[in-house]
Amino acid sequence: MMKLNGDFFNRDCLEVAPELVGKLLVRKLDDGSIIKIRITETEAYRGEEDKGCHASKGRTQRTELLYGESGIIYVYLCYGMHWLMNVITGEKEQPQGVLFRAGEGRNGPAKLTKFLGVDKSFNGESFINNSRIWIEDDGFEAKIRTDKRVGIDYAGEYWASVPWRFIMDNK
DNA sequence: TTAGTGATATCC
DNA sequence: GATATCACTAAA
Repeated sequence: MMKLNGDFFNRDCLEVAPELVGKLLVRKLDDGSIIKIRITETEAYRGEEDKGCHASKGRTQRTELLYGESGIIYVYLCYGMHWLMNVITGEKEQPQGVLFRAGEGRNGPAKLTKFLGVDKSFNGESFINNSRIWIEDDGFEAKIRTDKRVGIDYAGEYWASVPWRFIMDNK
């Protein structure tokens, strides 16, 4: 059992995203109880040229975190009621990250954050050396299949069809 | 298939 | 200041 460190996140999101699948997302609640959930689906968002990435429209207050250090949690409110959780990857000044799209038994990115009690107070926190939330590797080896990303039709046909979605496919 | 929801970005 | 947009979900 090993917590993921900064070296894990400080790589290209296309390397980090598939490796996050099968890892354990651990959340320690305020009352001390611990929730562990296996990550079953991620998506990579990579750079300003990726029209699906929030940073594609340039650097703003909201996307500032994407340009920052890897291992940082980026929480985004979608449609006024759903929190989506991402982790920043790669070098500084490179806007890229990985969206946690689903966990075991928790299909749907907003269900995942709701279950874990994640909200905007986690925005800007780190997965590294954090006592509320972190990621563990328990040695589980996930079979991965890739697919095109969903929910970003607005990004155009090309960016909506790149196979940057990583899904656990264990039998 | 559709409504609901609110932060963000963009346009006055 | 206003409005258009949006990495979704639940209910039907």
